[in-house]
Amino acid sequence: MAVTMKDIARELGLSVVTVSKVIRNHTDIGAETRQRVLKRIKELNYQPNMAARALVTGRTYSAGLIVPDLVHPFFAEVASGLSDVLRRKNYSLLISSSEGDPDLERQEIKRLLSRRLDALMIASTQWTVESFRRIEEQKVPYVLLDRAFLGLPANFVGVDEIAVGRLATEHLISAGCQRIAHIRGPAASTAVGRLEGYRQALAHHDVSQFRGYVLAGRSADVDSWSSGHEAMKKLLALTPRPDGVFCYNDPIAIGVIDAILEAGLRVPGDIAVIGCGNLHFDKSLRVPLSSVDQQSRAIGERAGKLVLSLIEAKVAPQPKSIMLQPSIVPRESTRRPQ
Amino acid sequence: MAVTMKDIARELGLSVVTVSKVIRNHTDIGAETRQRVLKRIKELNYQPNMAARALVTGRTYSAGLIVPDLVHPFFAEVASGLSDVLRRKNYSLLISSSEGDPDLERQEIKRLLSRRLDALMIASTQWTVESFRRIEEQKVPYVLLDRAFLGLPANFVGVDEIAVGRLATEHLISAGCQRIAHIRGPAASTAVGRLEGYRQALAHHDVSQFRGYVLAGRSADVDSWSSGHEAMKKLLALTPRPDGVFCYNDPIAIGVIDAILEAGLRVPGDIAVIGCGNLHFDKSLRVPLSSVDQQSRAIGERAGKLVLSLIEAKVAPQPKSIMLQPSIVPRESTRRPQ
DNA sequence: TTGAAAGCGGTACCAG
DNA sequence: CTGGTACCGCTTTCAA
Repeated sequence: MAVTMKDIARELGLSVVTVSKVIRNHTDIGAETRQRVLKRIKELNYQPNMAARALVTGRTYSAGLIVPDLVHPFFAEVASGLSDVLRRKNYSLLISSSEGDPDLERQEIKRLLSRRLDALMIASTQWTVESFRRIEEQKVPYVLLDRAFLGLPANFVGVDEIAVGRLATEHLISAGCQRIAHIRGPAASTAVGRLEGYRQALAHHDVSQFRGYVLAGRSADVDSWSSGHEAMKKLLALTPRPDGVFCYNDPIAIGVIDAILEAGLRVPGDIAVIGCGNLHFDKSLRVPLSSVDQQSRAIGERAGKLVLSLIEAKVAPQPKSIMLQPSIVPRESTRRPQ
Repeated sequence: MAVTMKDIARELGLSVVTVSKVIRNHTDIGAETRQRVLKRIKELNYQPNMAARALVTGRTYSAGLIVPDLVHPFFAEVASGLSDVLRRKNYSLLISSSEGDPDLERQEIKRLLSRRLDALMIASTQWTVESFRRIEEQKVPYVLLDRAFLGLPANFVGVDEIAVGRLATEHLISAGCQRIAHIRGPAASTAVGRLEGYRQALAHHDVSQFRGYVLAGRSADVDSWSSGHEAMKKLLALTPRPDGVFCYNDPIAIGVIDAILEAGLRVPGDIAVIGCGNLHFDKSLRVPLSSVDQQSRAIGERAGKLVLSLIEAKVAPQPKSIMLQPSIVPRESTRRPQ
């Protein structure tokens, strides 16, 4: 159907090999022949068949990305940064969503592996490392994004989650909060790290910890708003009531703020709130939301560069862990009189 | 490197053909042989090489999506709906971003074509239809998303843009607005349609049109906020001042609202604002934002189904245009005393 | 029910 | 400089 090298070779009275060499810029081709071939290629708008090339070279020039949720701005930005870096090196990106479902994720890994991608990047929702072993068996380089696994020496790019928790909590402390609650995320390394940072900060600054002050958001990637909303209603029923809340992410924080306002209390007057993610619209919310910036785009970019280097490397290098440093973006929701 | 059919065949003393047939569930295989093969496949965790299969069948079981901006929630949701539909049929999705740049978009189309994808979906930022001619030459089915081209009889899935403009404007009219401005988007069919709907509604309801009341947002996909913010400052300088603004999208509307509030005016008290896109956080904004819902996810799903049917069809069917109907989601930003 | 041969569209290697 | 030959991993066709 489409034009092939064979067509061009025949028309020009050359061999396929010669055409192939012109395409790949081999030096051992006569100047005139090269021009003739190039000319015909333009005219016919010939495009080499990547599937065929991949079959013999073993390289597909494409990479895979699996995320729990494409609509989540964090992952969208990671994907965007990644796509940007890969495009420049002529790589294509296959993206698939696991919908936060470990089984689906395993399926997607299988699917992508059977496409013989040059590399895989996964923001995993798994509990076990079994899937990753399988990837290793196939000798496909892979990079874990955002969520790390203890005891799995794999390439990783993400933000320093303990620092996230610490920064957020210290920010609340320095805003004068004394009773700081935390609505944590699901049992992934991100949530664990942020919780740990929260605890460290409280301990380090001698801030009391109250019973019931750490709640689990029902779900983190989907429907976070109602998760935060519900959790905050529980927190409001506690005695003493918190005067600061550190939320696992911004959508949760929005739900939290809405719950506080519905209860007739003020943000930050009665309760200060900080989220995580620094979403674009944070500054335009009912109460502009203080947040921890996770460098989403940078994560994608670094992951892209790492993956490219892994593909180039002939032998698998020592797994590398890239931790980006988060930063606080203070806004109205934590602006309290000192 | 990876396990191949040949390996399995050799180990089992069978031919590659037999193994291949088992994998594709051919009926003409002995029950016992089938079991043996299946067993070994599981044990070795064999995955067929899709590139090789594609080379002979001509079908890659993958589709491409090109959008101007992955981070834009509209496109993220389209991608998500699409990905969902395609996954169920064992298709993979290659996503690439054109960054709103027509040249980059053309490049991406070339790149994806050379991967021999089974279908392409494009939310285009082009001015000309040249690229699409090229796709047609290669006989790859394609679907235009969101943005249509006059005089290009291509498959299309999007929302009825004239209805979007009409609904939004009529909503402002019924909220009591008399001087309605419009901040339009870039020169794509979406913006043209919404503007047309806006004009139709004003004319139909005998609402006056003022000079300078239609402004172009500087850019629509990137940095919309500041675009809306700037445009609104210009509108505020006009006499008479608008009492209602219909914005091309929600981020613009957020910038608009911020500009109004900064000027010491109230929303909706002095000026009502409606956006377009119905983003998740609209209800949690400083002023909860009324918006037109574009059915982003449904667009992705319908496009996915359409594309699957195009792939199945042996002969290219008559191009089909699927127009989804938008709906108003009223919130605080247009709640005015009648 | 099974398999030998041919070929999909390229690339690698080596001879001329 | 140019090209014949083999082969990448799989499917298709057809004969045994």
